[in-house]
Amino acid sequence: MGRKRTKSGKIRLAEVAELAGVSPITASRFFRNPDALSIGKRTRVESAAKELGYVPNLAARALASQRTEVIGVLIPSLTNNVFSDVLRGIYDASEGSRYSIQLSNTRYSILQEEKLLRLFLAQKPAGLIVTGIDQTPESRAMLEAADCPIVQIMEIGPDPVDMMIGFSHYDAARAAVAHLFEQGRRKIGFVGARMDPRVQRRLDGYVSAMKDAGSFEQRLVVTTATPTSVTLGGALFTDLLAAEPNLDAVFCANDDLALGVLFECRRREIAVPEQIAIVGFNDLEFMASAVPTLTSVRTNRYEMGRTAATMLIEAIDGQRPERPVLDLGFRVIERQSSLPRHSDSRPAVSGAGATNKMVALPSSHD
Amino acid sequence: MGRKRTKSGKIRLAEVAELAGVSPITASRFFRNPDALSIGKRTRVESAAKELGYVPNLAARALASQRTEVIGVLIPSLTNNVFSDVLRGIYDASEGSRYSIQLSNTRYSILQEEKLLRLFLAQKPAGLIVTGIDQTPESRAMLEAADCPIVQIMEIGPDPVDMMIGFSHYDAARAAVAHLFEQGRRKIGFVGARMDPRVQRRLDGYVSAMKDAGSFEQRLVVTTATPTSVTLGGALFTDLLAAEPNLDAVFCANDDLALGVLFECRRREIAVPEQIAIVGFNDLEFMASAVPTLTSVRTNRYEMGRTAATMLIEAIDGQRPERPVLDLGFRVIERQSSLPRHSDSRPAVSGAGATNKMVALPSSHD
DNA sequence: AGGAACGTTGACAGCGCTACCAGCAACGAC
DNA sequence: GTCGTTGCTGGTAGCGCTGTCAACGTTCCT
Repeated sequence: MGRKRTKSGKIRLAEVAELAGVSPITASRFFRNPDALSIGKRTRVESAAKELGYVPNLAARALASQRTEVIGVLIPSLTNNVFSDVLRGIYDASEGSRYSIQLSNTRYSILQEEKLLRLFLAQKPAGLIVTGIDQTPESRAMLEAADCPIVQIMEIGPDPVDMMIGFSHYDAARAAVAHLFEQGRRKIGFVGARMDPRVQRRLDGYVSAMKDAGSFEQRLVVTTATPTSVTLGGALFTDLLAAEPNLDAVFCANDDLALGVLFECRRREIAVPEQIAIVGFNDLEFMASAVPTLTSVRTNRYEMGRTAATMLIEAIDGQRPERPVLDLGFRVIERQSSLPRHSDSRPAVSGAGATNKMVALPSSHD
Repeated sequence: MGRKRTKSGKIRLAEVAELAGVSPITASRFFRNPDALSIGKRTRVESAAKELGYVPNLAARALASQRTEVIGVLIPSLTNNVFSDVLRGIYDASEGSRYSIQLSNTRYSILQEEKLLRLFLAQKPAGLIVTGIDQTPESRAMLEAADCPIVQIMEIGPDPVDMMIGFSHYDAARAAVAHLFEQGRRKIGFVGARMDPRVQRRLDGYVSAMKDAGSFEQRLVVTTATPTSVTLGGALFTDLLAAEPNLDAVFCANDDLALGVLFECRRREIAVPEQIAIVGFNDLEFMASAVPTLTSVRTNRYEMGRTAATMLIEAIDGQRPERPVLDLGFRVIERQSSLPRHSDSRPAVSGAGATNKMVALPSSHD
């Protein structure tokens, strides 16, 4: 008898089939489309597989079927908190599905992205998640020629390759600035680091809102190509203050910078929000805990990752979403750091659960 | 003539071989061991591959060679900043090598880890990186039976499966507490969230140091199973203060908690470090920027990931490291938050670059 | 009753690559 | 001159699985 084993001692489909008393192809079908089997064979194969501890050989499956069960994910950075939230959503959604995630880091380079894309596509992924809408023309062409579903994440724009999920960074920045105007601020500075396309669009939104109000001045903008950090927030704010001593608010391109600005204010004994208001971007967890609590623009990062992966998997399985472009919007979470300067002298230092007034907005209008 | 193409239009090795005027097997060798070819054929194959834009089919390669070029990585969390640094190191080291990273999240469950391990091993990874030393007996057995190099990361302990790189959380915690004692603190509390094995060992280190000094009291320890956050730091500190109003220092199991404690102190108008000293763990970037700057235990997370992946790849390629167990140590970075209480009334509020006195220690002594 | 339609099963032939071994030329040692 | 040795190359035979198609038994329709 002695059923043959592969050299490495692994259980193959043939062994399972033999134990179940069916042909290998029937056993194969059990794993791909159990409903096609009669109940009897289905249970026989199932128990045989369990008994032998069978695990399919993915390489053989990929080779024979000419497709993989891999979802490629291209993100610009592993450091940035923002992407770790998105990734968590993607991994959570992929769990339980039969797809596995293959992650690659473009390091904010669209040329690197192009190279990775070429590599990915050669392996015929089941689907692809790419960051943003600023691909090289070559990348764009490859994406359009790819015969798998694709989701662009992090922002929305015209002309999606396939599916798209994100929000308008431009509108979000405009809303943040509008909020500061509502609170009576006029000299509103912008600090930004690592000017990737999304940060650039936030800056564009800021500039447009400031110009609308006739308040734009070039010296109110301080940016750098350096990667973001809390410390950098303090440094950029220092520069900003030097350029414009009468500053009454700062809109930070992200929350790390905002925290850095807050600490720098404390160092300089600048009262927040009495003298200067601070608004961040992303609404990381610590913003609600800081003293004073920090206003920020909440973005649905986890949700974005999770939904992107879910949509992608459904599309792979043939269920294309009714709406291929999804605007997840944003919310300006108003906290103490942007209270009006004429409010009662010092902001109430209540517990961490300080009431958050929220302003919810969808970011697109199509 | 017309060389056949695979259905999907992809270039196969056979096409490259034909164009180069060699047999497929020679072309194959070019990609695996170029030195075995004569110069002439080598350059011919090389240019043919480039001309056709050949990309190898990894599934076919894996099936034929019975091994993959995948490094499996098992980590407990994607949320935790600590792991994103480690991951970054791993990805950086893998870049440029021919290995790709397959990441899975155990969610702090060793049962989940066991399940994922089974899945990974069935695909014959080239190598494996696993977190910590607390595997289930089944996991342990699988790891020992695996015929690929394995690196355990994040901590060191006796009896490595194969290679190991990390540091002693126990010793690091003891050093942090010792530092506080040196600064004249006695009522030192401990706050910890998500008591994973490594946080538990930090607690053990704290307890032992406190007992050595005859200062241990159960009510000085406040922990919870909830995932960590800045807000939670404030809440746990509140509980700790209720249990021990005469507290003069807090050792936080991580920096998020420490930041939360700092904010809570500010809310309660408790002077740091005059009334209460704060020490965190990990030395995240913001610690040096906070006001006052926050003392923390620096751990070499990026380095750990990078070295783990480098060691693993070398081991896969047959170059086992001379020292399979590497202690990366830690450093207590002394900052304002743990200055002696009797120092000049308020800590100097200098710039972000405040001088950091460092105390470096290896964590093991074998 | 005969035939179409359906559901279920199996045989065959690869998917693209590499392990293994054999073959061949060039070279030096005896 | 013969023999081994080395360096390079090619042929053969799969790796474990699935796509395709044919075959079978059963049910339903006319």
